[in-house]
Amino acid sequence: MLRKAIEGIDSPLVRAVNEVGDGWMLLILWAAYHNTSRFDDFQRELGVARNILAERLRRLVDNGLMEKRPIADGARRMEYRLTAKGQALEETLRLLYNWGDSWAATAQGEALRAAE
Amino acid sequence: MLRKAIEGIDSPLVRAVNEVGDGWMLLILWAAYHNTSRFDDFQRELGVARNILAERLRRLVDNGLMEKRPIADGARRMEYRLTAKGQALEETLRLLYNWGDSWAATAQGEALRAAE
DNA sequence: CGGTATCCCTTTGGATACTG
DNA sequence: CAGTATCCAAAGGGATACCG
Repeated sequence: MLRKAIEGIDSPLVRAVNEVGDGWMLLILWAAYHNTSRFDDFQRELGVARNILAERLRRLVDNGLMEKRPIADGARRMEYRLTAKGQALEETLRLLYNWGDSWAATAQGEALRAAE
Repeated sequence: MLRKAIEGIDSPLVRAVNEVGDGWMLLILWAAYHNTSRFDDFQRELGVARNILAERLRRLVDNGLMEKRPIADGARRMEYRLTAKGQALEETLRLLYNWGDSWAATAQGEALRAAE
């Protein structure tokens, strides 16, 4: 996305976008806020390819936004839960969601804007 | 970024990230909030390749976050100004910035988190 | 259920040189 | 000053098949 040049820029904004600035990650977090926690549930809800989902979940876990653990002690089934860090982003994503809702374009939205 | 599968998902979150979910665009907006408005000023401040900058500015203009116009009537020099839509995102970006500052990782930040 | 491995192909990034 | 054009390498996307 921003390969090399941007690596020299240490802005909190860049760090943030490097951790969550991807449509799939946002959708995963959004689903998690609504209590989705299992791999296959994410997969079905989002319709994302399994390798992509796996990679995004791994990044979210690696970056500390989610954690992965057995659904119960000793269980083999896994679940993904938000950490405090992941939860801390909820308000921001809600604002972004609202901005997208108010301003970012569907075809209709564009028509409305153009009509202003 | 999210090619085809995600195109079928019409979430405001996805629309938002498609319009601004890129490190360069965020940095451009951030600079604009701080009164940068000229092509070469953005270029020097960010150290971004000219073609990349041009493409990002075009997308921001196309999506209605910024507008491009002569610095004065009839002038040939151009400037980029935030529109209401672009300004509407400032609070969100400030939150994202703060989140990045508090949670997203420099090497030091990771060490801090790990020490919790 | 929860992934990993593989394949292929498109897209993108960035450098650089050029233009009015 | 404000871009455009060109080039190349690299990364990323998605489908699918496979595994314990």
